[in-house]
Amino acid sequence: MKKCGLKVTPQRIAVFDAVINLNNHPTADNITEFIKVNHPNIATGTVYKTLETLVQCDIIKKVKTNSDVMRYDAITEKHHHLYCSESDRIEDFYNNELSDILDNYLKKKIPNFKIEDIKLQISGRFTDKVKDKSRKTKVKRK
Amino acid sequence: MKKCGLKVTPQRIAVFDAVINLNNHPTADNITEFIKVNHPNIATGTVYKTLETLVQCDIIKKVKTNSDVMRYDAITEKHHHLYCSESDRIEDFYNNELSDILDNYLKKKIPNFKIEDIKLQISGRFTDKVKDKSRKTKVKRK
DNA sequence: GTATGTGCAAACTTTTTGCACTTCG
DNA sequence: CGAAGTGCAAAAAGTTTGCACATAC
Repeated sequence: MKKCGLKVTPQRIAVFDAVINLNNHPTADNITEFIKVNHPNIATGTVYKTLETLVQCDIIKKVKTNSDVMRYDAITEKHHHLYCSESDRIEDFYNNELSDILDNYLKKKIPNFKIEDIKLQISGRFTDKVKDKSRKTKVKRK
Repeated sequence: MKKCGLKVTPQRIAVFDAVINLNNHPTADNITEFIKVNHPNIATGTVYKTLETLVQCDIIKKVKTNSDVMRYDAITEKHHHLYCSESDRIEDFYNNELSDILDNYLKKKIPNFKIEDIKLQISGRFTDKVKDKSRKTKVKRK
């Protein structure tokens, strides 16, 4: 899997593993905390470098948000995101049929642009109760 | 227009004016630079506070990006964004018909979620030449 | 063995904050 | 006049970097 020219180091495994396990689109900080439990001497800088490396190799994805902290996603299958306007919760939304329709439609509609990816950002409020998994994220600043 | 309980100050006018004039979805830094030309003693903190105020009052919008700098948009009509994967260029894409279809379709499709806004993020490469307006943005770091 | 990756701490960028002072209404 | 807004400079948060040391292959 990491035969995209990358050495397989324990740190890279740990970072990848963390992104998979922290399923609410974790921040670099969430990931670092998670790793430090079992691997206390990993450096913050290493986590950032590794995340960037994995993104470059299409092993994980960056998630766009309205805030200034980056978040990551281990799911590389095509999907969209539901953003909560009242918290930092982000859920996945799968609909391949819709993805394909949009793909075909937009390719015809937009001149001067070669489409590589189409994502729906659906903002709103969750009307269910908890589902609040990895929300120990302390919201500092703002 | 600013009768949403806000005092109309020269600084707020300048910030709003800057967001309108810098049409490539400017960063706070772009905005500050632009204002300082005619209004050299505006404080960075004021620009940030004002931007946040205007966003809160729905006078401008934040634009989600894959980077850690926030960008702003003076256009509050419904529209989508084309993101260049090779530069920080972001163009608007209008298609009200499509917006309405998505709206109706998704409202039926997503349980446990009250939709407030739907946006398409279309990533790819522009195949036209320049169109490089406010790209004096020096890309520091990364 | 060597190219590549890591730890660490310092630096840098972006954004926020506190408080005295100013200004809009 | 008084509440709300601003300037300033310091602080905070997030991210990047340089370099000596360590490790995968």
